[in-house]
Amino acid sequence: MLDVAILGLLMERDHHGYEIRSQLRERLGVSANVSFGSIYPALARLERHGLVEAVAPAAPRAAAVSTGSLAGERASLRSLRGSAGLGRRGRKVYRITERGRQEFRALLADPTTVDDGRSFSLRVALARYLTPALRVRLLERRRQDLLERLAEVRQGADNPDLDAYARSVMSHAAHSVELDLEWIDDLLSIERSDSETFAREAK
Amino acid sequence: MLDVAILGLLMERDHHGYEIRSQLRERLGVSANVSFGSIYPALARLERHGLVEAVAPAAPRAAAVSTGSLAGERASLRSLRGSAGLGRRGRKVYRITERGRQEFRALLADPTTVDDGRSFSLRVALARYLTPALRVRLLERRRQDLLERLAEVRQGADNPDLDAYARSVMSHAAHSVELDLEWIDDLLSIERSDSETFAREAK
DNA sequence: GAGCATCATATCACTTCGATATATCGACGC
DNA sequence: GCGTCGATATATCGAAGTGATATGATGCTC
Repeated sequence: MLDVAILGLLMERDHHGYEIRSQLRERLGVSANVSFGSIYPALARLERHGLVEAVAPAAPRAAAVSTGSLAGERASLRSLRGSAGLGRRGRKVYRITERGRQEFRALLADPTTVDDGRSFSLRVALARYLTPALRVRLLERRRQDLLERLAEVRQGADNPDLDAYARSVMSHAAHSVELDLEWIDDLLSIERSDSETFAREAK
Repeated sequence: MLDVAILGLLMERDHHGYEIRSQLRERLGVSANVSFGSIYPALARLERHGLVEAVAPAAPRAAAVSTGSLAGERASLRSLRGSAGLGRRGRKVYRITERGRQEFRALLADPTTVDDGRSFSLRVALARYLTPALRVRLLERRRQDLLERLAEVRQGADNPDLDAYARSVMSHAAHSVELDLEWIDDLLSIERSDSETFAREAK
């Protein structure tokens, strides 16, 4: 799942590891701070698989140069520091490759992985990269899962074996799932009205 | 966190690994199915540290016997099968030790660990093992964390850089956090009215 | 009594986490 | 100019969790 998140961020623009961490929260709504101990190995893995590649440290233009020599790197760093104000020493900026784009769309659309709350939210945050049909499938699948979960927690909320605290947890879980369901239904109705609009305009 | 959950279940009664998995969902409201690949190693760890101990396979009474010999185990199993209808072969039933109880309360009350949603819910589900003062501290701490998170996601929901899907995720996250906050405020007001009742009665 | 779902433990490779180490840069005081 | 503090940035380690898979017993049904 982290792979999808990172690739998703790189679809928009290049990033370095440290930045990815903050972007996960700010742009993709990931609630927990993902540790560097997962981000850096993930980037290394993605690079190994040819899905991302390191680029000359930052700077939108003026880049190019440097085929890897230490002197070259240093030079470009110095020039960066002089110019745009960016270019902290250690930065390793990554760019997504064409294969990375393909793999990203495949992972995002993959119907075999079962979503928990985090991965579902992530997918919705990246839903613009899905076709309308895939979006609807994603939403309806999650809807089904949540309906099952709702039955479970409602049962727990009424279970007299549990003490008041445990029942409160269950009952709050139920309300929380209900809220999720309302959200999904909203999203679904938007998808549907969009496709209607499209159908009407197509006439 | 898993340790606390397992110990919490064992506070009530003895369990075996397979059962713990279902109880986590049913009694403690853990939403994801915790894998056996974490439960069994966790039990082994807890046993190694002397916090739990294996008991003669199940059966409320008739137990005792068996100091570990293979023949003894088999015999007690056969008798179990004949009697209560319980006693599947492989079952390893664990009981919490006195040290385990102490450690459980210490872990549950530990103020240094920062709660995410899962561990917070877990703690609330086990809150009857906390003192009223510790319960209030737990709730207020979480409340603070959520207020900060709320500010963050509200900002994300208004961020025009994000597309409609990402903003929708942020906005739903905000509603979700608001619901959590209402829940916590409910729990806090219950704690307070309980302590008032207590104070009034004490007069 | 044969077949099948469920119960139950165990282990594997791979990921992720949390802590820690290391180094640079910018700002601030003095 | 000089130290130092906080934010930026990468890297690595051990411990823990995941998902898949293997293995086998037990009970249910036909």
